Amino acid sequence: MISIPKGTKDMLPSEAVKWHYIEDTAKMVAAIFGFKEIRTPIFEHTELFLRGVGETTDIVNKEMYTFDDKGGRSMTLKPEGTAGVARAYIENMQGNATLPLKMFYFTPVFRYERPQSGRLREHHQFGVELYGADSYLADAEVIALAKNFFDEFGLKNLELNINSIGCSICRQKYHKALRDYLASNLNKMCGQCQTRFETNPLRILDCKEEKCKAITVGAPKITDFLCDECKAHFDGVKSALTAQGIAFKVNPMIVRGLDYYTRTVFEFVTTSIGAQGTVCGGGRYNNLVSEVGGKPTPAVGFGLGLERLLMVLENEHLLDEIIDDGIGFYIAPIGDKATSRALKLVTQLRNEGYSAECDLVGRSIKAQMKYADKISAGFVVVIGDSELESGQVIAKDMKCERQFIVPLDKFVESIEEQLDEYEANEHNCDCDCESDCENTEDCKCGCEDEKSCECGCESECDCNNAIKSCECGCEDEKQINSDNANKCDCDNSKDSNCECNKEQSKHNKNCTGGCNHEEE
RNA sequence: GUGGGUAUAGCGCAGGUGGUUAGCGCGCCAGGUUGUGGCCCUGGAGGCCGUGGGUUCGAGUCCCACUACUCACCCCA
Repeated sequence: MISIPKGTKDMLPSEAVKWHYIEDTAKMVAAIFGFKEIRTPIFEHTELFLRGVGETTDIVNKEMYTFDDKGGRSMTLKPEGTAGVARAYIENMQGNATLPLKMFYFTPVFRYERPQSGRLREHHQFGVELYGADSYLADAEVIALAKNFFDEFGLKNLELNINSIGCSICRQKYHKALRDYLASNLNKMCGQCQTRFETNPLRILDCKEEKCKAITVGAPKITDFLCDECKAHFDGVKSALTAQGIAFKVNPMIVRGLDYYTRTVFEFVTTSIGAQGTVCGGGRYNNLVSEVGGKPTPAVGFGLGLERLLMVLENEHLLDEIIDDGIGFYIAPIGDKATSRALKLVTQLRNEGYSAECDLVGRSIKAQMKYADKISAGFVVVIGDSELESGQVIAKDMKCERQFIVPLDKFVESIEEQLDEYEANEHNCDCDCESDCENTEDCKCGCEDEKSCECGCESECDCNNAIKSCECGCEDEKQINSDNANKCDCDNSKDSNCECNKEQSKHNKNCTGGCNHEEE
């Protein structure tokens, strides 16, 4: 058997709803902030990442999926999303786009690393880029977008860390101070940090080795070396976040591993998925566009790991309610003649925009019912000889006991009509109707219950009796009493047109269809 | 690249000190009269016990190697 490549994951149909939910939420939030989608190729010229991400970074050094194409050009699968957008901006939009330009993307990202929990060789990111705004307001805008997105899910245990790593001028000053501080202890640090001392001393702060951590504890902080402009910018970011009610922590230790960052860097970190807790990372990169060949253009953005987000959401049980809708109609034919009639009905339903399916494997009626249940069919329609003869079928609601008698030749119109009517008359039931009025008047139905109605229906109380209209066809709602919820006192009760077949049904679940039967 | 853990049915797991036809739960399929789901009952399919060596009369079980997966470091989303 050929197995899936290391560090990759299949997205299975059973999980598709969750992905769609996350993506739809992201698109919605992006739209609210005025960001438009951009899609760029999954691979780029290797050169783009060498110059954009930086040749000294781990990502470029040892994690890229680089290959020569058949023309001998060196290509690389995107190791991050920002450089490709910068390239696309320069090639297509620079000079003619209205600034500030707001873009978002979804992209797979490839890095050759040892996989572990929350880290894959292929993962997916939702990313945001804001071009042409140098103000701290743009930094705050992008952070607010991420925050807003997380809030949509009700995420807990999430912390925003921010820092400023300054511009090239203040960073030079800082590097010097940092080197001076570390120099005396240089030989006590790990080999990697000794190399970093020369190439990028900032990264030493990020080292996880205990001996290095001990040395860096009292190290000078970059934030104390910011030039006046960078300092003002950072202060601006902080006050803008505060103004928007976004809590943050200044963490002088965060240093992103991509060379393009300038000034603001930030991370959203969660404690609920283990070691790899950074769900979103980003910052400002004013030098990136010019670095890859464009005119100097300020920019801010972030990348947000969707697999990690999914893990967080699942761990925090925030996706439990997200379930697949299932198929609308399942048509169960018995026999060949019925099958071709069923096919016709399925086609009609589909043409009207309803999801519908029909047996494809010649199963017995019982097996078809089981199948319909498994695929969460809304309604099942059995078609056999007697239905063909009478021209009428029964549409059975799989979630409760109600069913509708529907003429086959006008199925769609009739079922729509009956459902509308049902909704209009019976939406006071215990089912999941979405009404929620704030009617605080006392119940007028004559029951003793003084609670006010919680739904938006006409009835005023939420007691068991008055809300529900009599199903016998009489007009009198008040005659129903809670002791005898299935019948009203009127004379019509014997001819009740209740559709739930209470005599023969078992009612082993709560009826959600609006009939008054109590659970048995 | 460096460490630790694990590999038995589609999934989750049992299988003391080696011993005959390798089990359980869930899932899947089919039945429980003639045309109706969920619960329950019965039956069925499905395993070269990760791969390759070794020890032994005999290995799922013991030893070695390899591979895969997994967690952690590094780094990052």
